[in-house]
Amino acid sequence: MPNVDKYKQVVTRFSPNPDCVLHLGSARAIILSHEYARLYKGKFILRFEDTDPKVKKPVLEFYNRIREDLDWLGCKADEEYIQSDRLPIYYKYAEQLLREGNAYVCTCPPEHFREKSLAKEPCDCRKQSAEENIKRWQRMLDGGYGEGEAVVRIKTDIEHPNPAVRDWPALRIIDPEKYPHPRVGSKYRVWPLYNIAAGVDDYLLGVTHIIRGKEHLTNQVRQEYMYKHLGWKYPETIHYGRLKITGAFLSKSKIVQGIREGVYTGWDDPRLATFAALRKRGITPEAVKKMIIDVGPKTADVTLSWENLYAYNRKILDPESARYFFVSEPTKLKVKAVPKVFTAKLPLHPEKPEMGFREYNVTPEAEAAVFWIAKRDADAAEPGKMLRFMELFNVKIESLCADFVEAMFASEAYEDARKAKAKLIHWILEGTEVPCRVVMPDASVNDGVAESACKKLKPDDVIQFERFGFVRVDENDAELTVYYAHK
RNA sequence: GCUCCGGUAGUAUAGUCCGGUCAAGUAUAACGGCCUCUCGAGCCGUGGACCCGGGUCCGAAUCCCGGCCGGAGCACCA
Repeated sequence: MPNVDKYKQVVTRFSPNPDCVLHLGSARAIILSHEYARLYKGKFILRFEDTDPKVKKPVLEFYNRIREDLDWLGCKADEEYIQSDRLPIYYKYAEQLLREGNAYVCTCPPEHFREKSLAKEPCDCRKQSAEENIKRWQRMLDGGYGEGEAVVRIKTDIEHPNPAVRDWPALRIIDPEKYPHPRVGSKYRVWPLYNIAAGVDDYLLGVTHIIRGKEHLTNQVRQEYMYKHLGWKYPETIHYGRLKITGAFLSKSKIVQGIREGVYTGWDDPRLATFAALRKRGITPEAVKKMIIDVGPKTADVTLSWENLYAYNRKILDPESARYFFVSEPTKLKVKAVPKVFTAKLPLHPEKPEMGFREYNVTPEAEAAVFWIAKRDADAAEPGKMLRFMELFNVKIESLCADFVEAMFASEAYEDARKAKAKLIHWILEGTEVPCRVVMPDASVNDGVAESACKKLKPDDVIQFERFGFVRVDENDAELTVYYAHK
């Protein structure tokens, strides 16, 4: 990070608008800000930018959801500020700028100012005296102007090559009765805009390094004029490019719209790339973090693929996750002539016997022992072929019926199966199964049965269903509900 | 249209500031093999990239110019 030595303590911040939950698109700002703060033993600030009760109206529930998302990511803030608590502070600096002739209250209709500005000409309000500006400012505060009738502008360079920089607006009027703020109600009618609020706060809170999207590049240019007026030094900035993930959109408005229309089940719908959804699916915060750190802060846009995230996650999950059997689309397989009682001792993890085992007894039945196997395995079965029931025994397929497969006990030894190149399949003894529904990433549901050892699983456990994939336990009562993460 | 960014294998990233050691490293995905009582993991191997065109130079992914492509901003949004 640039110029770290220039500061006695590195201070970074993440400043979301609480108008939606957080998603992968914000991950760069959060994780890089947090990690750099930690790396340099600095401070990481969370600042809610909720100064638009009209167009980007904040919603109360999101303040907390954002805090939760940050905690989940392991990026807990050292300090927290909420801009809607700080209006008097912005007023104070607005007044100073007005008094010192570095800002003015503009009462031109927006279109009129636009025309003038595009022609590199100042509007009439620009040249009025500081006294007049203060008078107008009072009038803004007192309700003498209606919405859209007056705005405080910061003087920049009216001939700046980028028209967006010319005398930008800093505070505007929002009708407090029509658009009350969810936190402070109708207390204020003059609200600061992004550049004055963020600019003043970054200075006051001692932010040394701003890490934000490159869409803020011109905001830096704008704010630098204000900093100059105030005699402040602008912090170091890092502007990173947009992060996209193939197959998912990272647009707040689309997420909000989809939820309102009922397309999605909630903020944690598995189709979304919100942190809530990732959490529900068993994607670990460590995986997200590692990925974002590897991507780094470059200005070029990046398009990640889900596979990348899965690879990071698998690396974390694989050594830790217990293994269980899940039979998707269960089909019956009957095994005749089981000669004796067999006990299958299945390790919870193939490389870690210390994690323990689960055991099942299979006893000879008069007619046949009945198992559940996955439809996929049943479909692949051919009469005469051998199948290996993992850690149990080998069977020989005899016939395929409409709703079950008939087989004959063949042998016990694993080596037999190897020699015959038999397929290894997982199985569940009929009568011991627990119903299980797997919610897939596309929100479809895969119904099946899980082995009885799954009864003791608790919500948030992340396990691997062998030959199926990693899943996170969501609910476990009469029925087991899990969310699919990835293979 | 105007003002800024950026462009290395399928994806992401290292190298670019301070030209040579880069006939370009790494991860992941793909493919082949080994191992394994999971279609997971692990191990070994293979293929795969400097946007294009000029210029400077003994030498350019790296510097300069032009083009093409992509992105962002141009709000009384953040």
